[in-house]
Amino acid sequence: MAAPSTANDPSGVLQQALQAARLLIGWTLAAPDGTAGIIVETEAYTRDDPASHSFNGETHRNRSMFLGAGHAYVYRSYGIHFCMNVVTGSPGDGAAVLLRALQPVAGLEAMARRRGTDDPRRLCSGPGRLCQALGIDARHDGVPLLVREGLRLTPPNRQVEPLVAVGTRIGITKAADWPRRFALAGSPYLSRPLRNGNRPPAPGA
DNA sequence: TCGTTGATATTCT
DNA sequence: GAATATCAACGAC
Repeated sequence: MAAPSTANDPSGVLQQALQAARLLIGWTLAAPDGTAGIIVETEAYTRDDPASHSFNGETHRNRSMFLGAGHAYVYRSYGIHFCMNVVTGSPGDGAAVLLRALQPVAGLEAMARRRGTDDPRRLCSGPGRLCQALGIDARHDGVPLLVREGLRLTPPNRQVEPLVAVGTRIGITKAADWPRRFALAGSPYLSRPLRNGNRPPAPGA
């Protein structure tokens, strides 16, 4: 099944989510304990997407995904890990951007303690890993992110636009080939190399 | 460097 | 019961 065209998106919910997923590359996510990282990898999920938690409508688990832009949607994955989304769109849209990887920039000692490794490339390179590194869990489900307290999302000071590449998604079985994954081209902090997208320049080239 | 597997909570069938 | 937006440990090569 091919990804739906923008003609099927009259309200623009999908385009908002895709644009948010792209724009969030370069933003900083900071936790109150001083840990912080730059977002280098995201995935967009909307209600038209069989792989999205919002595909079958609002439930107790995914209610935060319907709160509207700027809220966090945090859920437990495989019974063990937590994964964090940034909700996009208007209340009721059920659209969000999954944060898949960060480049750690502050509080690396605390991250290493929580993660049990010193390797900076293993601290936040994965949706479960970044939540563990920043201490994100169910308490953060539904909180607003664009405020001064708690989890904070802050925009970059952009000198130049980052080179953002698009690829197919990871860790899902339904609609896995839809090009809704965004990543900072060439970043060593991705959860996995980009596939099927505009390939970033070869390292050293 | 690969592929496989166990751990474990919540949701949906 | 089965599936899941995951990760780490382990064994075969």
